[in-house]
Amino acid sequence: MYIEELHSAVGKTVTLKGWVSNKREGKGIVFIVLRDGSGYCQCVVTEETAGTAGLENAQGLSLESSVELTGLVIEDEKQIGGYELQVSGVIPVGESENYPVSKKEHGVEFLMDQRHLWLRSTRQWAIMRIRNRIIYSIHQYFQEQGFVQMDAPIFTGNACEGTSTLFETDFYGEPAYLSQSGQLYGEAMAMAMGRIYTFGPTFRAEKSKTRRHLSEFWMIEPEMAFYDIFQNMDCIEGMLHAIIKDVLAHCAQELKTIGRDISLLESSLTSFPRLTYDEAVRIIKGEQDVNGKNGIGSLEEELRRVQLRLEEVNAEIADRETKIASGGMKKGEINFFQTKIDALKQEKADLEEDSRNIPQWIRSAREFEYGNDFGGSDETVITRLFDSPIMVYDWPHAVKAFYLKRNPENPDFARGVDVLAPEGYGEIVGGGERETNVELLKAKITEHDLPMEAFEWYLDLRRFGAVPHSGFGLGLERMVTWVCGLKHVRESIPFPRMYGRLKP
RNA sequence: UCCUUGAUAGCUCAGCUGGUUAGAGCGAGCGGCUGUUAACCGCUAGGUCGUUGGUUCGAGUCCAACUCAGGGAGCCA
Repeated sequence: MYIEELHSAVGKTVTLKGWVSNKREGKGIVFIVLRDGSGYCQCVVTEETAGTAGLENAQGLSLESSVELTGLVIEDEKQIGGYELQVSGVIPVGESENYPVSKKEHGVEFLMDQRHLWLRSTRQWAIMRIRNRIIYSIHQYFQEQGFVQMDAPIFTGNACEGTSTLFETDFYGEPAYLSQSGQLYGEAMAMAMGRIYTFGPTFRAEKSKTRRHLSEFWMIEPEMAFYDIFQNMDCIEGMLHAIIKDVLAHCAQELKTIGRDISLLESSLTSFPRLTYDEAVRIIKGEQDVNGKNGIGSLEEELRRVQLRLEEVNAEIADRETKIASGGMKKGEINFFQTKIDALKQEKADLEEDSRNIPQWIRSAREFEYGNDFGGSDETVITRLFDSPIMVYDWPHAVKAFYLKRNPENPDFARGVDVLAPEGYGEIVGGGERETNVELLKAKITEHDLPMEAFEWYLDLRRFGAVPHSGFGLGLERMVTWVCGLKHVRESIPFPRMYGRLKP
């Protein structure tokens, strides 16, 4: 029996198999919070119901040891999950001595070193379940519409965009690169199957140390024959709506566990504002307001809010420290105060980080030069003004990839589209309509200084029955990060690979 | 690559302008108490202050270099 099935077993005696996620002990009574992967359940062991041997076995259980518990299921609204097990039998399975991940706060580095164990904690459990739901939802969305899933190669001989740094490997004595995108192969397959999507790992050797970069991440790259950029945007919006709806419908408990404010997801179920690059630039530079809000103005407001809060936090820390130092407190009270102080110090560190970064962002938004690509701070400025993702399209063709189609009415612009998530999360999707003209493509390949012979097969797609087609790439981890409201992508994937992090 | 912040007990942190034997909470071990929700109370153990060099009568504290880590820029999903 799994914990998530307990609703059908009230009043019955069942056996749960899992791990001790928490334990509290009293005289003649032991409370075990058992987790089995499907959920959490408090199990109560007393001498009366479990006998002397059962109670002793329960007392001997340590944090994260494994156990089989048999008992009567009762309903109890106060408990996590809503049920409780009154245990009659305790069979210890595997010991666990000095489990390193405690219930107290830990630092990032320590938790990352313990990632194999950290995954067992409640918050990580919830995030991984939401990630799973998002993956399922993506497959369902495309499969139901008749898209064919395809696998693009991981070893590639050519750089797709040529700009990002690649991981080089030795392929039987020849240099090969780990794929940074399956798109070009996706285009070939779309000419065979009509509409396809890839779902696989991609690799970028960027030495980025920011909250939104990984060296290895999973990307979903649909490619559709006979779709223009506007149909492409419809497809992106449909997919994102499907994901959000599914997560809201199936992951209520998980969202609650991680404390996600779902109103920000619900507001994303409307159609996304579609802005041209020109409009977006005006908003970033503060020349155009959105619903009465100014991009730079709201950031300045945020900075003031941060500084105000910083003063409050400093005052509260000082106040609590003075109270502890003045004596006369019970140990429990000091403990409580100390915990509060620890939390406040963490908040203080974050606020100080913000107060260093925000002025930089304001300056960079003010000094934004028309014609450039958006940076992380520009995305922050603009997305804070909307309560749903936004789509920015028609980019200056000079700053975008070689394969993007030019706007037929204004060749200075390329038919690319970026989807920026709200709350400062930034780019989660990049895509566009593809160039179909062989000569324009060749010119771009030369201009980007890419090896022409490596792209001959790709040019064949234009020589033999070229059709208008479009596609996009969704970064799975960035999607998970936004949906869960995480501070960093590293929590969105089981074992993150990033600059400086290869283990465990 | 650049800017910025940091490294003190198993974990999270304090240690002011250099000064005798480096502190707290959690965790661990032992004892007590309790249908408990990060329970509580008492006791015990636990440290080459990231590394190397320098300044000084004296360095956890000041200086330099290096290593590692957090955040940001660039680049990107």
